[in-house]
Amino acid sequence: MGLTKTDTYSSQTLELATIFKALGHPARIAILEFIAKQTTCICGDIVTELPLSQASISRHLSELKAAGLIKGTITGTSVCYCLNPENMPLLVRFLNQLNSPTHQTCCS
Amino acid sequence: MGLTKTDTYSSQTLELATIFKALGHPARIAILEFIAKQTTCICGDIVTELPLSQASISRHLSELKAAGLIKGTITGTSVCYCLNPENMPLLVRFLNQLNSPTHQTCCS
DNA sequence: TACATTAATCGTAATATTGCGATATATTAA
DNA sequence: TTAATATATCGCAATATTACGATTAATGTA
Repeated sequence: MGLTKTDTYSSQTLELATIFKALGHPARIAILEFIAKQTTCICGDIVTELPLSQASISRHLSELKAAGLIKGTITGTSVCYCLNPENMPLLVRFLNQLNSPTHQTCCS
Repeated sequence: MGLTKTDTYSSQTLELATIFKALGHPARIAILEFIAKQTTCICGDIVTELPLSQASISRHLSELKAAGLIKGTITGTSVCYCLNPENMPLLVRFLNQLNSPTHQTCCS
């Protein structure tokens, strides 16, 4: 089918999956790394940085924004994108839970 | 196209994207949460826990394994899956980088 | 050996994602 | 107003993902 049964998981599970999914593409990782290097950021700068068209990058940016990973405001002719650290603690908490020493790793 | 230009990104970027992609599905998040609750785990247990067929869960498990998020060994008739914490620090480090206070969030 | 049990794999159908050219939209400058 | 610049969106084609029933493979048990 290719359609995820989205109504049978907890909202927390769905939120985590949505954010991780947004992180699950090298272009979007590269975009985030690029923004993190800057103080501010404009879409056009990234176009020259990545091997993608302006249309594709705009698409990736909007996905990152929908996932709450970046924020953006329109300033004149260009758009300024910044990191949105709001959801990071949620992700880190989940990962730390997977890394907890209370879980025995019985397999080798 | 739908095909990612995989040869133009750094190996670090590709690795991060691969692991995050594996985390980008609610069924796989739920599987990881379930395994984290247990000391050990067998595929059959998860089948009764999730709204998916045995075939689908087996597929998700193999994806998690391919991404290095779980380990598994065959023990008799069943397979024992455990968390593999090996790659967690890489992910946490990346997320912390996005959460760094040195980056000014100029947008509201 | 034959049977039951359990997980992996195959084949297929449906949906999602990705990428790009073309176009639309919006703002600034002349 | 017109032209230039910059980003978003549309429409399409190609590939990827997801899910499941059916089958296969492997082990343990009667």
